Amino acid sequence: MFADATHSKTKNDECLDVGLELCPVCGDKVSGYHYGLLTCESCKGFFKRTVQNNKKYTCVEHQACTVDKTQRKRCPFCRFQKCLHVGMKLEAVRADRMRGGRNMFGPMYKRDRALKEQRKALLQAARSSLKSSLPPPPPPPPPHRGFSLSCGLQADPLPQPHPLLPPSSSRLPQHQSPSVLDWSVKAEPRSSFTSSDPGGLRLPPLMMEFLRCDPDELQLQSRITARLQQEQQRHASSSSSSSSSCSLLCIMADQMLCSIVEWARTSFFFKQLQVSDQMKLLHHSWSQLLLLDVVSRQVLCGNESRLLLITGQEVELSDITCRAGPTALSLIQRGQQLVEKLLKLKADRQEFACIKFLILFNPDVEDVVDRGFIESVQEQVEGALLEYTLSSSQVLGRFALLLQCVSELQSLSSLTESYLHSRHLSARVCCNNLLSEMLHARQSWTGALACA
DNA sequence: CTAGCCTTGACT
DNA sequence: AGTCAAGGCTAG
Repeated sequence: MFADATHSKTKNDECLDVGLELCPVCGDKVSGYHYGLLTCESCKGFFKRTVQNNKKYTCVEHQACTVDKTQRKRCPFCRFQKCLHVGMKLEAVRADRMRGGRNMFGPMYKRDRALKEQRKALLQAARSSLKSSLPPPPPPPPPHRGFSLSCGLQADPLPQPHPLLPPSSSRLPQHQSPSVLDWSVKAEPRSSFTSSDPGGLRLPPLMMEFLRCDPDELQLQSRITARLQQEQQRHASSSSSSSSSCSLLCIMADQMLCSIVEWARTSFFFKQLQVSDQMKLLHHSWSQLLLLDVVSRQVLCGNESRLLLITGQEVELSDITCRAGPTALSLIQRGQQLVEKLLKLKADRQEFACIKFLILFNPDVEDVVDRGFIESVQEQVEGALLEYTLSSSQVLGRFALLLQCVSELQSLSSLTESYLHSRHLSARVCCNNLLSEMLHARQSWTGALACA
């Protein structure tokens, strides 16, 4: 089966192996195996200099600086830490500085290549099983022409923050370890394979990176709660009637969207994209990410009969369904089915963190400049998710089932988006915010151009 | 210091 | 002879 793959390696294959891979330290293009694994040329050189010259660095922050292509020069301490963390080998740097030849890692590189080939085949298998199990492909989202995501996607630092983005949000401490990112709404987390887990389940480095990008749930909760209270007060003082629960929900969704944009904007890999590509990706995925946020909260901390909101409040599902129209009702039911499916799979926070990136880095989005990069990020994410699901459950089927859930989420979000759009047009609720901007996308092309 | 390009040499 | 991961060199 794989017999000829090892010998007759075409140039094309090599591009797939090396050219498209991304450095696990900084995300730059990989140039080959260096000191134990595939890395870019610059991290290879950095690692060599550091070890050869026995350099000692110190971090002026909290030893958790972001290390990516644009910021790798900023903190050599954290860069070196990351080199070690992802598995670069000190022993591969030669004490005698002998040039050329081979070292003891040769066989390891060979095994790694074989493993990657195998993984690629597994991915293909999972993809094709997904295709055959889901006959109708998810309908494409309504045609967008652009929107003024400029509120969140301008270059760092934000010159003019979105009026709804609290000023502190861009200055959250970057050094939060996954352990502080607990979903502390409910007492018992379903599962957590943190790196400190003595059980020994290894978390792929990329997954650690994704978890680090996850926003702090508690901070978000208090921020959005405050915003909602503010709105309620505003209504109480300006008119006799209190604000409707619908408009509060819209504000909540709008705030969640802002946090999604903020999450993306500060995330590993995404930062490397041009603003125009960032906008296209977010434009294509916002409703999926929003839905995933609701669904994952429900799966991780929720209660069967109640919908858990970002504010920590719980709403009886029956209260919602009895007021919903037929379309909304079927959407809610499909959402519930998806939650149940994910509960059965015992999807965890690590997997949701991966899935968010999987959704965001969609290489099928039209007219992106950096499609190659987006493709390779998606491949890396799929690889990390596959590795994780294999190590935690030993069943390949679980990975395919997770992908199936993602696919269901995509089609459900597309339907929800259309539904909200029609509601939005007819009722003209919730104006002047990011949510309505997204829904009105086709009309606000001019705003999008402002950030070019 | 950084990072892209160059040279080397054991292994196939 | 070709491959490719070591170390080396050097502009910026």
